[in-house]
Amino acid sequence: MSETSLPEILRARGLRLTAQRQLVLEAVHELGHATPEQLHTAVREVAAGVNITTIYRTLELLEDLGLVTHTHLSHGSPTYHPVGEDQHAHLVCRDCGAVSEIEPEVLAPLAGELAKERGFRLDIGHVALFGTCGDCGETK
Amino acid sequence: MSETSLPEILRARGLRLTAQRQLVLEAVHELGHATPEQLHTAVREVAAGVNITTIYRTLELLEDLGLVTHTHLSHGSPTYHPVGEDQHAHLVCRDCGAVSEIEPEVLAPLAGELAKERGFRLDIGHVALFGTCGDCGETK
DNA sequence: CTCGGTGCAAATCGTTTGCATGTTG
DNA sequence: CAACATGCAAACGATTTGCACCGAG
Repeated sequence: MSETSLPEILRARGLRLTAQRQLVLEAVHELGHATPEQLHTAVREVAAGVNITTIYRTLELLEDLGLVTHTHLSHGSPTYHPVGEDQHAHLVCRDCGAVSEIEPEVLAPLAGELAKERGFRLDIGHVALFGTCGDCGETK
Repeated sequence: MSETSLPEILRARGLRLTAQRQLVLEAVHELGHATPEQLHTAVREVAAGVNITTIYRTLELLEDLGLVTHTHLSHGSPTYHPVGEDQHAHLVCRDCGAVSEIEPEVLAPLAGELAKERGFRLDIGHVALFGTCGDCGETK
């Protein structure tokens, strides 16, 4: 369902289908949001010899092909997730680090206003909002 | 006006006032949003010997004191800016990299909804929204 | 058979840490 | 004078690059 046929997309560009590319794409689908390192670990469980370098290069390729995207959730490494499926934005708690998702509808009015007033097309899938989550907020 | 008296805040905590701390704080005010590296360059123009390590340590301190904050605008290094003054969020164009500011009012309704539905207190000053700016959007 | 893809090692970039010396209060 | 701050060098984690070998088409 979510498979937009990697082999075909690759062939269309004269690129080659390799086990690594399939495995990385699968891992991105399985893990939801994952850092390159996490993807590396996941892929290794199936194919032990895969190098982290290949993960990076493949992610760049897949992003270029429009199959995955990445978001920066606060600090550290970016996280990758599949394109197309459930568009969603992220809510990141600065205290406990928890990440939750919010539905795109919540951002729709904001996106509309930015488009109208600024001509800015908001990329909802990449939105990360920082703040304090309910749990951490109560304590204080 | 924006000077909330660094010397006093430091003294209140038993910390010391040094030339470096004053210079870094001034640089943050001057540059608006700036990366540690940019701040280092700016400070160096006045005091050549200041080490990048000191920039990092000082930024951490100033942030702890509530005088500055940082935001992650897409990739790479965080950018620091003064606290207190104009609270603002950022709009980052993924194509040309341009960063513009938006007034907090635009985010107020969203912040309100998140607070009500999730108990999530949005930190407006840290918001970075990614998308395509007007100029880049036209072309496509 | 050819060219793109991969693995490996080394280079790079941003940031952090340990330690000896310098400076503020 | 004592505690704190700084500079310097080395350690680090994440990502990138160069190059020789391997495998898909």
